[in-house]
Amino acid sequence: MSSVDDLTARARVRDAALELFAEHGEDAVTMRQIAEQADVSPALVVHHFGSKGGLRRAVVEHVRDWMEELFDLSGEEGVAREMAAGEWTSIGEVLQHALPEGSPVIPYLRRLIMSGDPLATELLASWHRSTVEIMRAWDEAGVMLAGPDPETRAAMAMSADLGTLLLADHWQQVLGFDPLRGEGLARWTDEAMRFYSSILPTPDTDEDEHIATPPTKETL
Amino acid sequence: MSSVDDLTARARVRDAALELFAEHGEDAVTMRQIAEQADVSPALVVHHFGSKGGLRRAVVEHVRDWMEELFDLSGEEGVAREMAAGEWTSIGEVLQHALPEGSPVIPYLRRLIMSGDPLATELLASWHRSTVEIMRAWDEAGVMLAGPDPETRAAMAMSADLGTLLLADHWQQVLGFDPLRGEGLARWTDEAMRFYSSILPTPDTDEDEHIATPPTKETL
DNA sequence: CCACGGACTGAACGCGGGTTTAGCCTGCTG
DNA sequence: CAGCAGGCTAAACCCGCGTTCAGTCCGTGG
Repeated sequence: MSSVDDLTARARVRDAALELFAEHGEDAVTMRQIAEQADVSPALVVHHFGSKGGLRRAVVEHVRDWMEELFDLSGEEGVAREMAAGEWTSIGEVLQHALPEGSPVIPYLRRLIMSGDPLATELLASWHRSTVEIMRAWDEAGVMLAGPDPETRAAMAMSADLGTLLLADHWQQVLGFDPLRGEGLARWTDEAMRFYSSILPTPDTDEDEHIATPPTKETL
Repeated sequence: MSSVDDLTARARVRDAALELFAEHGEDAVTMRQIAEQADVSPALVVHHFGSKGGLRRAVVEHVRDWMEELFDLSGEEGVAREMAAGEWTSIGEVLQHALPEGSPVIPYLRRLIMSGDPLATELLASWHRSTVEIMRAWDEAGVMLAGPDPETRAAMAMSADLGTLLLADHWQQVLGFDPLRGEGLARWTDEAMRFYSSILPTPDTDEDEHIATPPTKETL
């Protein structure tokens, strides 16, 4: 999350762990590597976090807190409000804009989601609730159809959206462009407009005409 | 892949590794556990495969061979042909039908896809080629629109499809049903029909009416 | 019959891992 | 000032891992 020092050693260790976990996976990273990257002794790591498991827990909780703040529905501001207002349309896009270039958070989330950690399920459940809520709001606003089974529709939209996030590195290599950034993102979004136009209230089968104004695509 | 013994010890070890890798991840599984599950000594494992890395390689190659056979486009039969003919519509569905109940292959593929192994990219690339090909065939048959950017459309369909596969366990817990099996699969497919109806030649915005006859949904 | 090679094993080796221990230094408190 | 607390370290510990070693057993070929 932060760059160099001028941080408490504890935070430095946590950030180093986040970064290394994101890149190599939790199992592959040693306490000694984390300590070295944080420029402290291995013993200090366990002094602060008790054990490697404790450090892992501290990292997930840190990320979870960050995301809760980001997606807080209750607040006046926050991404969820902005999404409900139609400024963002996908989780990937939101994260991309909320994070600095090269942040380890997205790779970390990829691993977390696939790790089987119950916290990941919790996170998904929370996102799903928000998505359903936003979808209903959009439906009432006449901007998108929630359909007869909004829970499943929300999950399906999230699957497509997170699927892109999870497979982005592969597509980068297979297609030759990154669906999450710049040109590639634009191309991907264009296709999504066409692909998912059936859930818009006024479906448009003309493949070449784009709807310019309203928020569309998946959902959360 | 196979059940108990009456198999060569080498194959038994390979299958044990596949199973344990699928469930716990390659890093978390020890040579001793694999040996125990295969009912051989740890030394025999390295005797046959050289090292743990060699065993890992043997397992991916085994799975890759199996998939190549399954998705072979050149043959007269094979899943790809059946899909082109419209019998199957998603990778998940195909795997589900090709594998016995409780097979470790799907969890293994999940891990493989997220592992960063170049072989996974290769696999994705190959699936993507098949998907584009099938989409073009469907387009000509008037059964589905390939759109102006078939490569991206194919990748997007696969993202949605594989996203479901990757997140199935989470949805099982969040939604209370498994989108890959039985009732849940039916409900998921129903929603997909509506959701993706825009890529059908005769789009249908009536949310309650279902298209009964033709093959639809994502693609591969 | 012997020789040989390959499947297979029990025991040990060496190392890298997480963790423990004993203690240092600094700053605060009574 | 003494004493204590907590951030912090170097060194060691020890367990479990992948791997090696030395050998046994058995089927086949000469």
